[in-house]
Amino acid sequence: MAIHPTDGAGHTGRDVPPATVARLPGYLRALDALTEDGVVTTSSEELAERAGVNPAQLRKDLSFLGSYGRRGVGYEVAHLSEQVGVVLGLATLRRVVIVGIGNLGHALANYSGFADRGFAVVALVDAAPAVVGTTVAGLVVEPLDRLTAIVEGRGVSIGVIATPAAGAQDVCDALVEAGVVGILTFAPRALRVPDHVDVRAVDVASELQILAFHDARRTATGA
Amino acid sequence: MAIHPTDGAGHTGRDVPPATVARLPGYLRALDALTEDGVVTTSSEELAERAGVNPAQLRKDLSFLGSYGRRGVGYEVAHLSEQVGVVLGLATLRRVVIVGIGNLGHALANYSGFADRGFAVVALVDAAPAVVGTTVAGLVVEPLDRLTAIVEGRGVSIGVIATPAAGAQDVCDALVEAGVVGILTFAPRALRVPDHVDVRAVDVASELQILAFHDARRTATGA
DNA sequence: TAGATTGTTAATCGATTAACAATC
DNA sequence: TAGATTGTTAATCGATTAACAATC
Repeated sequence: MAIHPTDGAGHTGRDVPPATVARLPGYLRALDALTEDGVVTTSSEELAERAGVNPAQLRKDLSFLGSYGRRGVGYEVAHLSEQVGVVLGLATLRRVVIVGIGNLGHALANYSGFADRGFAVVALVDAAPAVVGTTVAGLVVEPLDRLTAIVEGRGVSIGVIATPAAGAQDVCDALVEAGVVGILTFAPRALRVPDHVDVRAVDVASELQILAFHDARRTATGA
Repeated sequence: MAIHPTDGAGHTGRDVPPATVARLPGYLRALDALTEDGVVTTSSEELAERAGVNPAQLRKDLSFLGSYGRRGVGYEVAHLSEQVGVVLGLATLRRVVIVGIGNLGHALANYSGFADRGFAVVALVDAAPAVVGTTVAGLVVEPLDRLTAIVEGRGVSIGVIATPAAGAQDVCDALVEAGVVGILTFAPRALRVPDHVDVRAVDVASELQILAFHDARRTATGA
């Protein structure tokens, strides 16, 4: 039996290349900025400029989603924005749990960027008894041993790991076991997950080291 | 006149592919973890497993840096770690300014991952009068109009932008103008910089949207 | 010498870019 | 019709992976 993806107006969803998917949020931001500026219709040149990419790449990326422009005219900002949102699945509310309520966990819990984009932080979890029971961003921090019950009971599909490296793999395993399908980790270490789970890793120290590399080259070559 | 890079034991530095550079910090972390576990010699298989990459890829990456293994034996952890550190230019202390001391800026200022890797946060800067003058992580927050003087006067080479999207490009321009060569931004928008400046962008909302995409596919295809 | 594992080559794969025919 | 701009094709480029000769 062949699988029939839920196929709307565009030929949405089927094999969009990873590199394209990674750029879609940037296009969405650029479209939002255009909307705020009152721009109704845009071109691949203008939109690409705003998103910081090549116009050819933008058109190619959008072509994977469907045909949402008009030749000789351009793209209608509101319509394209909606379509990109559909592809990213932003119509559905996704419930998020944040594990590790240190400095970073605090900042994340208070970050408005979640709610703005259809993500609801439904629980905060920490291992330290001193932190459990405190209120952060309007939520009471819960103990680590409740993690499984929280994920299963509240329909959490995405877990954010903001713990030290040492505990991260255990937290990850617990999240996966409980049924989370996406993980965003800030812990500085590689995480092992089954194929069906998606991991995105943000590592500030690594980013700085990459910058340091280029700085060092510059110095060494005397630029 | 041909340019001669400062060339040490290995043929370090010249044209290391960007994709390889981006993985080096992960190798360094994996090597540190091995050191902590008391492992003296490792193989491409073991190290790759720890770093979450393919062994062939690891060997290829390392081959761009030089020849730091022994056939039939493997890699000496301490030596390889040192060499990767050299390539990343971690021997040199790099001075960092953080602009935007909100929740995230706070967390970054208190993040120990900077100092651990040879980065010194030498100044915190914010636009809001209410924040200026307060002490965060042992540093007094300074006003935005001092940014240029700070960068020039204290030898800052890397700027971290943790402001809202609206102010980010202006801050970026000021940093570049003052002589910063690397920028790490957390602001959700594309930044325009001259070619000689390196930008790394971390965007939590984008990461979540990418996770949402995969979650949506999974749901749509009935997995 | 036999066994192990690197460093490198060659093959594959995916991503980017330029060019242009289709079409508004 | 003339001008503009998309969507797509084809060419280029870079990254990944497998395989293996070199060598410890």
